[in-house]
Amino acid sequence: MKETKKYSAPFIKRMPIYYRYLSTLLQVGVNRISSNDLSRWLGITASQVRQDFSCFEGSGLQGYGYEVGVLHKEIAKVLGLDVMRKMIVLGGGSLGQALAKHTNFEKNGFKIVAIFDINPQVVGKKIKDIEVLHVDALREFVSKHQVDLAAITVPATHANEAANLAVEMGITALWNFVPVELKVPKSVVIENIHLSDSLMVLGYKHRESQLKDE
Amino acid sequence: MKETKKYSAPFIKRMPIYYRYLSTLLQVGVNRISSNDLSRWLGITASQVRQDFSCFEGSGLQGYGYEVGVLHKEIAKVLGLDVMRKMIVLGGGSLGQALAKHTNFEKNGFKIVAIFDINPQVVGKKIKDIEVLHVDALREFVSKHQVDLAAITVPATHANEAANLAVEMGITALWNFVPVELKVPKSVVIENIHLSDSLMVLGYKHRESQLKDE
DNA sequence: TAGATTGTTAATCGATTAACAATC
DNA sequence: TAGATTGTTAATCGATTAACAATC
Repeated sequence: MKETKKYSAPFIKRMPIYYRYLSTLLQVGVNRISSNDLSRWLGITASQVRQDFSCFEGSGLQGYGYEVGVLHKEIAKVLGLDVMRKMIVLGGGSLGQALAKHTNFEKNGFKIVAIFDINPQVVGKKIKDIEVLHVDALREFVSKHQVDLAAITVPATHANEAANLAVEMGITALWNFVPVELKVPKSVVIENIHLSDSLMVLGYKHRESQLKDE
Repeated sequence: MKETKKYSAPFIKRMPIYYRYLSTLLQVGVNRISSNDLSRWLGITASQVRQDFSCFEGSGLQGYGYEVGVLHKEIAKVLGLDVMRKMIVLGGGSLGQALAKHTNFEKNGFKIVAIFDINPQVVGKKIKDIEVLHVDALREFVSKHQVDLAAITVPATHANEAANLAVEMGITALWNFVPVELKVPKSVVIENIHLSDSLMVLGYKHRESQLKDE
């Protein structure tokens, strides 16, 4: 068992936020940034920023700031964005299709290689040169291509079924869009995108902010 | 200024998780549940569950468990799910359309009332009886209907522009799907759905879990 | 009563923030 | 040098967990 530097979950969640912003800085040709400026743009305290970056040796220079390029590379390394990963989408409904049309993922090394569904209305379609295949073809497809991740966008009633299927195929990372807590072996990692949960939280914040104004 | 019981952010984030599960319990006719069982299903410790529910008086009975119906109602009250809210979607691309097709939101009191875009290809379309209107019609629409929230699904280059527009119209809650930190007055509340961020986190977890197995 | 499970307090844990010395 | 900003330690804050008494 290889020893890994273990990063905390909050730390990891902040990394993409930095990464996105640093990317735009690079595009614009800015290659120096202070913790204070980052704080201003990202809503993360300068202290937190410095704490976070303290593990990236050589990225900062006292009295000067951080090297945008170095930070960008270091974060990519932490998140493993240098590797190309293959992802399938289980569920070819509107959400699954929207994911397939999204162009941003590939930039970060996540390539959607196929969509699976059972509905004859969508099976056979092509979404941006990504084929929608029948679930029956899943086993063969996964064993042929080396698939790392599966996004789950099926109806709630079939969510865990879909997850089980993916896990059987040896996929150990699930991107779950279904408002359900998936039951899977604990060796499988999950990231949930619970849209309605997020909306409820927004609704709460909204009401709370209105109460304050009274 | 009205005094509001202030709930912590982590507390509020857990509420939808409970709520979803309690809903399904009610559907199946289960009306009693223990903190232990909830813990098992939701991956929240029993201790945490009890801590969370301790503010819902009358929901629990020692030696017996919690009344599912009471909990369900109390959480709905905390989150304000009894109110009907109107939401518009700025950006009629695949993601915006997918949101419009999603039927789950309305159950929780969030009704999508219109989609706005500038692309003549989509303006005039109807997504599940929700019209796609031209942004030029936004001002009139918002002043006529009482809109509470705006989902932002426009291209990244126009994200803050769209947000500003919404804010000008008096909308104070934004559901942001664009991978950008929106700059808005601090009276405006935001919930971000950063898909690519989430995917990067999943990618990290995935790799980390694989390293462990070596 | 015995068994179960809540309600609640206290202990722990960890993340964030503050502060300032180091140093470019 | 003077000014700026990092690097890092220590203090704070708050959330989670443990434990157990209360009570159904």
